[in-house]
Amino acid sequence: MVSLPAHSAAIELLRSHSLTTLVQRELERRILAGELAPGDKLNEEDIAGQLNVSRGPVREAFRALESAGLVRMEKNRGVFVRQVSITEADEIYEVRAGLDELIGRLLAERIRAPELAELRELLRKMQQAARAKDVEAYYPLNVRFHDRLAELTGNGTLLSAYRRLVNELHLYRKETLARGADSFPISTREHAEIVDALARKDPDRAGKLLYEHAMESRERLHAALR
Amino acid sequence: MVSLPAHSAAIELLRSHSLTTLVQRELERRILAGELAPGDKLNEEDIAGQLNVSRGPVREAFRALESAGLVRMEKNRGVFVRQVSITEADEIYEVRAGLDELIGRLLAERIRAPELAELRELLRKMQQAARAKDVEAYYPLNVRFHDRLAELTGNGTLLSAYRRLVNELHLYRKETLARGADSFPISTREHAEIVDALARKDPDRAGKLLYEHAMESRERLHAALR
DNA sequence: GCAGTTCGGATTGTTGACAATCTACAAACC
DNA sequence: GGTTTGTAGATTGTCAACAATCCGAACTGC
Repeated sequence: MVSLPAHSAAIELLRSHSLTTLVQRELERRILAGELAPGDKLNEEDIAGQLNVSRGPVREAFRALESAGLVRMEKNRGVFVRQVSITEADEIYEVRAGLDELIGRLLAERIRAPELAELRELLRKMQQAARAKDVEAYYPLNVRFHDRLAELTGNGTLLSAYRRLVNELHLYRKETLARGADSFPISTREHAEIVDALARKDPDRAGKLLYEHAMESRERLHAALR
Repeated sequence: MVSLPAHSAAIELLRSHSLTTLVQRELERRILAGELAPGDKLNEEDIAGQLNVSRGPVREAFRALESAGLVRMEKNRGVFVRQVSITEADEIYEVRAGLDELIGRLLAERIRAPELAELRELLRKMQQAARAKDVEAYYPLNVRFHDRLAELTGNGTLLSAYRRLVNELHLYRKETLARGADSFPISTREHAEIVDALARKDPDRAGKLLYEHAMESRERLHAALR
């Protein structure tokens, strides 16, 4: 017999989430965690078997993931983890830079002391990881720093647009890493300047810094590929 | 017997598009054309019957449309055309303004004479409709003008991000129109200034004008609601 | 009257089966 | 030898039936 708390938790889970949603989340997690690499084929029956559901919910999850830009569907051929070409990555970086600039401008007007303190704490951890040359620790902190900036604008539309682009760039990085081009650039100085501009409530400066920060990320990744 | 050209066209259609895709397009069309109003419930069986397909493809199309932000799904309750609140519309306008600014900056650097001529031609038609106070003719021209700007950047990622926001704002407008708040603002002067800035290859000016243009659209719509 | 309950129809969630299509490999042909 | 044709297996596309859930109307008791 299953214990009651676990039981009611499971019931609550199924009350609000359909199987499709759960499949979608799991696939999203696998893709972003790198368990599924760009270009990998997703077999409907395999996945259905692994997750103990039928093919219906899996197919629905595929459609949602396609609209989210994480997979590509070819009729009668199958579903593949999306591959982001260098050309597409260029496009995405360009848009991301624009959104980051907007994030900086909005945030400089809206940010309050507690949030600033939180960013400074993140910054401190990043500098610590940078000094230790610990790229494995630095990368997620960097992602979190920028995601938090987007979140703190309080604009949910902006946040989801931003996250979608970041996810796509994540796919690109996964692919280039797999092809040997490593080197994740560490730029704590730029981050510190960004936080300073936010603290001074200087929208134009914060926006400009974030725009350039994104464009420099692009250049660094390009350079690493040559 | 069916004639050959029609036949091969039909084959080509079925080769690349699944029923799900066709259902998705049709629903998208109905929503954006206003045949389905925000808040309307979409009944799986009804739609399946109308389009002569089973519920499977309809459900898949729903998932895709949900990720695209056009419908909202509630488990065991149904699917509804998305309603965009004034708060959300505010958020969307803010992001759209940022993207429009980016579009202006990129386009000022990249645009060539033929495209400029095309924009001026569009501008001419808009002025014509404005003089005739023909809002029904003006609105689609205005949409087309801005869409074309996004398209001419050559950045597909930017274009689809932009279009998604415009679609969502379209839902908002549909809803406010239905509630009586009409008045679509006509601003040919601003459009002319934008094209001029593009012609002078002045990225900052074009970006600034487009940003302000979007933010003013927001203000006008707000004013119309009071 | 009216709040709460119960029941039946309608709708959604999920499944398994069938049809259509693709891929790979082998045989036949030039 | 290389190209084409043809088959077999695997995979995807579609469908119809079953199970679970929700909604509203009738009913009950106060």
